[in-house]
Amino acid sequence: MMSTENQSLSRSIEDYLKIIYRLQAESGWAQTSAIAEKLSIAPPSVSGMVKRLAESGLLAHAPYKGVQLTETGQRQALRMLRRHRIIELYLIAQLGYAWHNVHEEAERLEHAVSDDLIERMDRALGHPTHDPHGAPIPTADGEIETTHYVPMTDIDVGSAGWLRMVGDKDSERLRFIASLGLRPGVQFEVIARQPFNGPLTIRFDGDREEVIGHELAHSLQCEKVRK
Amino acid sequence: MMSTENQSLSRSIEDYLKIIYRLQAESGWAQTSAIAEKLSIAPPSVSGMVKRLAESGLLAHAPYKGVQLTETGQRQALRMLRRHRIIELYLIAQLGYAWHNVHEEAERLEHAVSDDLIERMDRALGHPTHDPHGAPIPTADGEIETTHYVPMTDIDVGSAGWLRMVGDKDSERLRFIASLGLRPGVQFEVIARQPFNGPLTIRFDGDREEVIGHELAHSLQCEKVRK
DNA sequence: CATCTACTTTAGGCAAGGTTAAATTTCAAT
DNA sequence: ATTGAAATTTAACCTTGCCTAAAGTAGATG
Repeated sequence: MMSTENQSLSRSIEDYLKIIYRLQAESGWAQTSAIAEKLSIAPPSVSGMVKRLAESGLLAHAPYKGVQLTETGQRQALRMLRRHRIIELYLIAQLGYAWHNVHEEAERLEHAVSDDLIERMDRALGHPTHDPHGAPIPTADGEIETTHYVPMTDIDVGSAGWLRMVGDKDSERLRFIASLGLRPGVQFEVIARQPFNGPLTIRFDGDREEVIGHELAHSLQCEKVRK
Repeated sequence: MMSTENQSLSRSIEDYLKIIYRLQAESGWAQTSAIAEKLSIAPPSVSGMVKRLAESGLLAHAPYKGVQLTETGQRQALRMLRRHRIIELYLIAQLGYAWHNVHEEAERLEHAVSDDLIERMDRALGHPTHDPHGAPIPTADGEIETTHYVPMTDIDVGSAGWLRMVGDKDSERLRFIASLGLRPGVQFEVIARQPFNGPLTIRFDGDREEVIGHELAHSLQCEKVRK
């Protein structure tokens, strides 16, 4: 619990905090094996790092159960999320990157840029609230929008919704989503759905109709349109 | 000499190569102690790294004498120089940075950006040939302009010159140079010089006159105007 | 309640890139 | 030719962050 506090964190630690934040958001706890898998490293490596991070006050460790970020840890995780999302947006808006290949670049840059540079990008972009994949951008002092969306598969046939958010990790998936003409903000109506986790048919952009497989549709986070 | 070749280099190695390039440009050799001083580390650390770098074919080591970059090593060093200079220019031109505080930011970013991002910045800047401090930018395939300039103190009273290049490391010095209205490209005439390494007086921008201390003037790299 | 399995942790190592202290080499100066 | 100072290298060690193999724990199941 001693914490050297304002010490700048290693690249590795920054990655742990980001992943733990995401896992914790999903299930309340981040388990050793889940962290290991996301970071593509062996579980004992995680045990070792978790020990150090707990000692420096960035997270709380419940042995054999998992970890949770402390206040400090969460602040750092949100700082990384902000960096990542602003960088992705900047690459697309200012440097002509395509939607599907900003993630990797941002993954490296987020560890190298200064806070000052992030704020300059933020200014150049007009203080955006969401990144190109629809994810909310935390503010500089760690506030983040907590709206939670539903998968497209949860929207009834005949009902309408907005596509709000798509994952940013899978480049091929993004390329395909873009090729369908889908992007965050699009309003659509579910026209049909086949049984047994079959594909959905949606209509959007006025007259356009597309068929979307169940797995893909399940990964598209939407907001229902209230009638 | 085995060289894993196209393996991407560590941040640390990239820094060594950059420094060695610069030292070698000055005196033909880079000595252990000079490298150590520039990197702010202890000389034995340099001995250790030099050994590894020589083994991987990035430099040739003449024991007790110094090192020189191999072809491969030089190519990598120039790649870093290109990155550094394009980033500095980009930060100033596109993100409103001031002349004197881009160096530090570029120093971190140069290790994190992809080649693709560098080429996009280059395009956005219109394929510049010199960075904001007047230093030439190596091309993507490792060509670099080799003009060599003279210190301002070498220009005779009554003669004219262009200011071509100022160092990028010393932030305070840059701030002062900028406050005098000097910048690369400015043409000036030496009006007077005091003896015993005294200050110079120059006229530039039509009617402006400034007095410049010897040490500062010596650090300003210029090109003589032929009459 | 015993046991089996899946997960986690501990133990012991390794490579990179630093450190200090001690040994070695070079080179200039007597 | 010798010597002494300065630079370089070697030796021994540290931290970070990863690894594998072995040991420990928790929780479902018979």
